[in-house]
Amino acid sequence: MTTEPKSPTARAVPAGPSLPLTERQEARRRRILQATAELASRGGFDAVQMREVAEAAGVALGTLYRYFPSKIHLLVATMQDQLQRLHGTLRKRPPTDADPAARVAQTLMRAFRAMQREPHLADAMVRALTFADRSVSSEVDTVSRLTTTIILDAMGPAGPPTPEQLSAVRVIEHTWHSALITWLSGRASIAQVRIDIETVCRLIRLTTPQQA
Amino acid sequence: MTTEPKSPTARAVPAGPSLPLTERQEARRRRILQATAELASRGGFDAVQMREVAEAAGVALGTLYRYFPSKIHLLVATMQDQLQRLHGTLRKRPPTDADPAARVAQTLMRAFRAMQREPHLADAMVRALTFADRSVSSEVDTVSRLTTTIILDAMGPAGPPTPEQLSAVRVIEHTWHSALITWLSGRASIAQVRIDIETVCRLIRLTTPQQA
DNA sequence: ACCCAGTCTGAAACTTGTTCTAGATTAGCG
DNA sequence: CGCTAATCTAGAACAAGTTTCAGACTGGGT
Repeated sequence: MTTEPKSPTARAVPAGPSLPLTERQEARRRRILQATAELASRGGFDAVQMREVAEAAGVALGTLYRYFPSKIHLLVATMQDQLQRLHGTLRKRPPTDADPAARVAQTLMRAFRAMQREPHLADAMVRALTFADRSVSSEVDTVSRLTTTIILDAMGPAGPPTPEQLSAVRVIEHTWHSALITWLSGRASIAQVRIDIETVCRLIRLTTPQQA
Repeated sequence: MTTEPKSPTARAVPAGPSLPLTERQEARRRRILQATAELASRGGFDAVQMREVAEAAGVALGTLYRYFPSKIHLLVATMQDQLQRLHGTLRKRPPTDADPAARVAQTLMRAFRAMQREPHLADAMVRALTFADRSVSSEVDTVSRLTTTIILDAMGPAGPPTPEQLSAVRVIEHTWHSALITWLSGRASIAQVRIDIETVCRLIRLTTPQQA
């Protein structure tokens, strides 16, 4: 049920660059994402109400659902959007430390600071990401791949990462998401999140014994 | 808003052992948790519908809400219940390996196999756990402490764990939760979850250099 | 046995995510 | 330009979590 398109006749507007959206459609999509980010910044997950998003974006409710088939899809797409932005910023000023593990920790802490600037937005995006079920798995996967790319970029210019390194990166991602959640739900302090990130980043050192 | 009790006059039935529930109340609570587990086992998070839980438990909807102020509270309490059960089982047959890291990995894999037996139930509980907001933080914290205890138990009879070890345990918990989610949402295989668990458990070796 | 406060019940109401429908608008095409 | 299919809009309708309320019930103290 959840993995199939709901109707064989009505095709949804795809999120990827598959179908060439018209200019108006591209603009609509962008308005929707912007309205979502604004509402989320104000009041977090609960403040993103589909009717309000539609109204703020100047779009009918049905249209909103055509572009994003659920609130979760919408917020995951928002996260994708924001991550892309972050990735751009990071590219311009990459971390400086000599140690790959430290560079990754530095990068994640930079992302964490970005989240601290908009905690409500972070709340909405992260909650959606972890609450997503199979029907959103491809979109969540895209976000995950983006995150992986960011971490690998921070690790350094090394060629193809070893399977061991990929495992370490996955674990780092797990920790990153989960630590973020404990912070957002008020069960961990900012300091604790930093410690957790630094702790898990030690795993990288375990996988790069050929240190120069 | 979310952190305050809604009314100063009406006190809710507490989850902890604070107020001595009458026998009938204890029985009600148990019926509710059992009905929840059964519905969850059948169809996961979505199949746990408050009206159905109430009916299956032979309790009015309002009563259900008096015992558990939200669906999330209900499912987190269910997780607490199940974890307690697991803890009991683990106590009886502790892991055998000589290496603490391996013992922890073994323990988590045992818990993971339990989840594989009831994937829908696991889905409902884990989704609730990660979706929970501040209004549930104390209950989520209880679950977290229980999990920590289980991991520390597996690490061995060592006395007070060092702060470093506690960090490692927190990171292991993060990985455990997040890996579970990726498995439940179909984005990671069972094998991958095992690898992630084994990878993160190496952190324990980093914190116990005084190996005998 | 009687009474009070707190609890439970049944049912309706409200909120917000989601679906559906009928008609207006738009885009692409001959 | 005029046609056709796809898209968009406004609004109703539906589903499930949550709240509320009036009345019945229970337990403990007198």
